[in-house]
Amino acid sequence: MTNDQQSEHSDQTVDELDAKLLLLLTDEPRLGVLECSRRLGVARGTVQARLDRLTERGVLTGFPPALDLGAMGYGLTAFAVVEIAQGRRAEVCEGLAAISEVCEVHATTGQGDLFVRMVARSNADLQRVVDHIVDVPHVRRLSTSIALSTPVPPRVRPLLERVKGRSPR
Amino acid sequence: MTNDQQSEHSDQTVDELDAKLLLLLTDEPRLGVLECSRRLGVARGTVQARLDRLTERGVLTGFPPALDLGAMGYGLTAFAVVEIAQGRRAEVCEGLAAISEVCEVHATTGQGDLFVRMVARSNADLQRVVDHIVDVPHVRRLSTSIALSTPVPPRVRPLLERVKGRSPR
DNA sequence: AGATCACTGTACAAATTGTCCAGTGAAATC
DNA sequence: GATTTCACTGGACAATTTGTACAGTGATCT
Repeated sequence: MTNDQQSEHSDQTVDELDAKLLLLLTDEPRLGVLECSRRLGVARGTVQARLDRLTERGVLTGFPPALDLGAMGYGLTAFAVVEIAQGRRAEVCEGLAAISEVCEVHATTGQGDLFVRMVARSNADLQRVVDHIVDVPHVRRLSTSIALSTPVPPRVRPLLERVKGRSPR
Repeated sequence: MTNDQQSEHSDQTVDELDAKLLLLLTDEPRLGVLECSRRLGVARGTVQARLDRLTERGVLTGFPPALDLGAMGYGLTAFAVVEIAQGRRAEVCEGLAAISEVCEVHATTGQGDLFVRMVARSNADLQRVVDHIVDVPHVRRLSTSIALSTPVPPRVRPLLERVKGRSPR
């Protein structure tokens, strides 16, 4: 037995072995290529090739350090829906990007609005951050809500697991 | 010169060297300890100790692989504000967590609501996912908006950079 | 039938890791 | 002021891993 990549020749960019590899690295990201090959029961070169290809395809973009902002003192996470003046998205985004506490901005459907994720050290600090955002030119209205808890932290696992064993749904 | 950690003895959990190290790893996550020490101009043991301590403190939680869901076929990202029946948060969250496409859930202030981030392969697929969410027991109302673009992708850099060089604001 | 592709298994030099240790300032403690 | 503690330096060593290359083998595509 040599080649056993019986992927469903679908246009999927990630086959079963890829998924297994990514799951493995999700659980233990510091594993080396050699160790991965052992755990997966494939040759080292295969793991290496897979990783290279995943990277080429743009699926795997890297292994950035995961930081717990809470442990860094930023215990508060908040979301904001920002209404802006028409046609000013680029400028507003630039303004938002200049605020350190702004960790993520999306342009969304709805009212040509922006959706912002931000962090702060305390309620008072959040106030300050919010004021900052409001101060960005062309920001019309800001609706903020604080994250009280995070029942489902950012995850990709289920998507990968579905590929691994062709699970349901 | 031996010890030069002139951090501002603030209650900060991350000093300048930590920040530099984390920034370095943010840019080139696959760097080894040795290479980091060279780039930072410190001894290898120092880098090792810093990483260990950052991990102990819970600041550095790991190096998970970063996947581009778009490249995996999930080209759509959407956000949803979910209104639920009072006192049913746990159950609803469980239901949401069971849906693979649900990548993140936060409980937020506002109306005891949930905030959901999800992905889908297409508009039709999104429809399916939304239907799924609506089908979760005790979900009362769902307000969905699609992410059209992401002007500021998830980032932590600015927060680290502020520590590195005591920048403004 | 022939070409291509992915994977296996092996090999070897170079680099990195995991550890340990002695020495040195700086800062905190007595 | 003396002492202890702490973080960092710099060096050393064995064990492991990486980068790379290459021949062999099925399966799939043309």
